[in-house]
Amino acid sequence: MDELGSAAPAGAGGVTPRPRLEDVAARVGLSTASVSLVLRGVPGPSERTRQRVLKAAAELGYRPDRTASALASKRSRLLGVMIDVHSAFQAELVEHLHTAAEEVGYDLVLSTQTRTRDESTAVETLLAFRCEALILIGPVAPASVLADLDRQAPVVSLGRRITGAALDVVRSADDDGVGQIVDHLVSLGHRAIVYVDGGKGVIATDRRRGYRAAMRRHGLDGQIRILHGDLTEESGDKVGRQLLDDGDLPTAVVTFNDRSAIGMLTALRGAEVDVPGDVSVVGYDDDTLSRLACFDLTTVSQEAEEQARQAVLAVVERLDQGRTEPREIVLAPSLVVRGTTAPPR
Amino acid sequence: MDELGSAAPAGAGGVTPRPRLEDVAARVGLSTASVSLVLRGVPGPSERTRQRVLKAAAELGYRPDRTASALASKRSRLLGVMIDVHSAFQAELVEHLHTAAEEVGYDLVLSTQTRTRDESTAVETLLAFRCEALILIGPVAPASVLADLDRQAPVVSLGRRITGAALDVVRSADDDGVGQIVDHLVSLGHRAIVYVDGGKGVIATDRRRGYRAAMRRHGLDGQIRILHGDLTEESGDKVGRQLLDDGDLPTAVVTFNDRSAIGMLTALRGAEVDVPGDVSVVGYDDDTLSRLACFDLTTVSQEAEEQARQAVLAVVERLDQGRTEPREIVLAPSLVVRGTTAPPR
DNA sequence: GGGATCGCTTAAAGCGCTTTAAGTGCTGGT
DNA sequence: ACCAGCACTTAAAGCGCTTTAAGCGATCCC
Repeated sequence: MDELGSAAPAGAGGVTPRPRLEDVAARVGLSTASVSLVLRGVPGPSERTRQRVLKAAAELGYRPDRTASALASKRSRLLGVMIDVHSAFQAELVEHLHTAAEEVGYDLVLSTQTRTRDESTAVETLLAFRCEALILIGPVAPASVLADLDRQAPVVSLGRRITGAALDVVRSADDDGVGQIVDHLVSLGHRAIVYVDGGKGVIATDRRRGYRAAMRRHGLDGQIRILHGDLTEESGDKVGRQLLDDGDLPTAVVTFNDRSAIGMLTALRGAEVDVPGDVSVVGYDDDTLSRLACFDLTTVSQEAEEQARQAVLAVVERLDQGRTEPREIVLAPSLVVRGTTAPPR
Repeated sequence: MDELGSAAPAGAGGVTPRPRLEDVAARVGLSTASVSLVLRGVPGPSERTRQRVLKAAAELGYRPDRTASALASKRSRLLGVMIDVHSAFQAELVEHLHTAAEEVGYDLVLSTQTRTRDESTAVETLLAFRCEALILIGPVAPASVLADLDRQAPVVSLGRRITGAALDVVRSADDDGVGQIVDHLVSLGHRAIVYVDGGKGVIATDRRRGYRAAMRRHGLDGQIRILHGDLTEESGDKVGRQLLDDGDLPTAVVTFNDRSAIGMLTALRGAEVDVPGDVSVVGYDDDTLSRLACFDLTTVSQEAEEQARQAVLAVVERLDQGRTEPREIVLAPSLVVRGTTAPPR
């Protein structure tokens, strides 16, 4: 941190007034206009001026006031990101969004949705900050609401497919991801491959469809078997016990996500079933969890970094390059083979 | 979302200009000053005026521009929060900070520190937003740097003890937490209680000290045994294997955190050791992980909600009530008994 | 009736910055 | 000499809001 040269009273009580543009202007005997130009890197000022201004600004420890410059320029260079703070995957996305945004000169404002703070509240907050665009991670609002929002600021839906509304979407091909899993299992020799479903969301629908399509592609129509489940460990565990009780174990189980897969793993191993010896288990998301040595789960990665990069790119195209027609960017997920898959006995 | 009555061209290209204070003032034939007063709930305007303004504002879908009001009032009502986006515990804290801040009329700006974005960059960003105070979660900067920072805006260190610098600290009594664990184990009949360390951070030091003190308190000085470890599952696993190899199993293992405990659990169970039958295992943090059915780990909760509440309270005391002398608030953690502890055989 | 008082409303001056049109002082061409 | 053109620099007008001092009737009291 800089040592400030000012004589203002420091400490908890006294407020050290921040240097303003005017202060650095006074120090070099120029107008605030010139200083502003220099500091923003706008061409015009002479080299000599430039140097002096930069020096003075550094000496004073000047840092521009974003609120003032946003007000004046009518550009906040702020991207609003709505995130569910509980999801490890979303946290990872945010990190990549940060770096991607920084590269193109934008900053992020995060708004979290929690139990007490729903999606629309989160979005309101973002708009009040004058965000120029919104990146919504897995929004649940209906397409029409999102389309309305898009009227106020460009919206990109990250991770969720949106049908029938003209807005940007960046997502991963969930059906393809599950397809890759099935391909992998089939190539290992599996035929009895069960799928544990993830509810009725858009994403769950895509993954389920991917499973069905892949099974058919391999001529395993007769083996298609979908069990009801949701996003939690409990559900995986429950479905696992059910399979055990029925005494009707498949040779491989594919679950909606890693959490469900871990529940399944617990249930099977708890019943002395060898994974992957007796049964192979595959998850989805490449969660931090799945990487743990005690699980070492075969899964599918959603390429968080690339998704983030594309989302920021989409925003920049609309904000800075004037694109108006919506785009949908679908990335290919990639299989991560770990220790829970093996040829059937 | 509201339907706006404006005829501005909507859609991706056209910008719908937001209604301003002036617009709602014009609609009711009043000055912007009156409207501002009403909207901020300042006493003065008559009831009739109040009603009319509120109605007009609602009809126009007016929402104040935070940047403008921050600039004018010189109060942003923004609290800067620095967070490591990867930590589940920190994410939980943020959620509680959000609700606590909202109750006292503040909003949060989050700045994440990541591999590519260090603590000081994160803090710079927060200051540029004109945050009135900073809540730093587990800051690593030296006390002197934090003290300097405190000169620009009140700083609260959340979770980390700070010695020798005059700033607010809100944290949990880590030594006491580990003490409670040892008490619990001793009351179950354990004597051979091993502690797996968590490195050389401030927090690790406190927990280690808590272990030592508690063992001594129970007259188990001779049983004190501290194994080297860190914050990861891998380390727990490694130390676990080591214990197994040495053939020198204690009846109970206490680890620095839940992650390490889970590694330990994996190692022990992988070697057919019954937990809690043969060995009891206890973690620390009450992570989401520890609650999973497959672990069901006995651990210690850090009372995230209360910590958040106290941090916001501390900030408000300084910002709105003029407190200047620093305070340290130490909360008592609480033991969460689950399924990995039992009397020794 | 006149001044003090009260209740409500508002004009106007910023907040710290950006931006545009209008300077300023040069050089160089004629 | 004179003007055009150039390279910089700056005065001044906001951005959308807050805030203070002043304004303005109406009421009250002596």
